[in-house]
Amino acid sequence: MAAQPQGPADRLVLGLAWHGAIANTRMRAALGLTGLMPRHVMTLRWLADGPVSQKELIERLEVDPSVLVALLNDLEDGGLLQRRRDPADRRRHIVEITDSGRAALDTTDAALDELEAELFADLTASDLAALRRILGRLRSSAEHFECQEG
Amino acid sequence: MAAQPQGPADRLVLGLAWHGAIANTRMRAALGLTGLMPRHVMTLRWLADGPVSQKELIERLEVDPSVLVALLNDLEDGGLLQRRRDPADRRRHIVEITDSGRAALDTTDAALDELEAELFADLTASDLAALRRILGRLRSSAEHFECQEG
DNA sequence: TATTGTTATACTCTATAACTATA
DNA sequence: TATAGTTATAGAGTATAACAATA
Repeated sequence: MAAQPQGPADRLVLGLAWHGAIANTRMRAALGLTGLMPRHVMTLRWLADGPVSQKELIERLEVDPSVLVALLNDLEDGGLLQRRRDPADRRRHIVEITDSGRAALDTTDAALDELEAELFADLTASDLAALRRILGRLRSSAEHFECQEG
Repeated sequence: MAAQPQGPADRLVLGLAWHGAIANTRMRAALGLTGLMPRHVMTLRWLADGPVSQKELIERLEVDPSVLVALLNDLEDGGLLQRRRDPADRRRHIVEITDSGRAALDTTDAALDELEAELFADLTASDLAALRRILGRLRSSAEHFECQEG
């Protein structure tokens, strides 16, 4: 084999970071018109199931508390979610998606569908299934921290 | 199926960005002792084959010229590469990896081997092969821009 | 005293634009 | 006039730490 190392591709962890960064950039562009960023979308997706506390969102999104506050402020200002005090523990804020928030999620889903169609244009259906399965089996940092704590 | 959407996993492009960001963070930690960042490593990897101009590195790494200058300054200060003028066109800088640079690449390779072993601990050999193949077939932004230009 | 959330601040990374030197 | 590279500056994104309110 002639020397043809280079690029990120032959080093899996570099390739993953590389294409992840591209995916992120492309999402920002695709979501541009909605005024939302990928993390706003992820936040709304976590809320789609039902109300959760900010503490819980911090763990799920793995962001700094101050970052979450900024994200929620954006979304609440846009009317996409509501914060209310938890009567059982008034320190807690319970965060709940609104109808506008669900509508926004529909819009972003459509935009992401288009983006995925383009980004994954050269992949077969079984490639997509494999990628989904493999990503699901990657160690996330949350899991890693659990190991350290346990 | 009960509602269990949430997280990044069920939206492929979000999952890719998510795990890519984790890979990047973990690489920074793994490379911490070497003082290099993932992009330094990628730069050295592109140089491993032979000397290239800065212009060429800008295209391969898809970074802003000013970003590349900073990267190369770091690496040159550490003695990991050398810049010299191209006699044929004195505007050009030819960038060449040094022996120290190759040694640093060996060190980082070992660190990344360890990281990959941990990050991909739950993947089989065929999973790894599939991931490598799939990443190679993803549309990169460079390819995308070529389409727009052509 | 510990926890939830917020604010203020500083730091890093990146992007923009102006500049030098060659062609 | 255009190109390769550099520098300086401003902006966004993130992390740190101090703060207020509950428990």
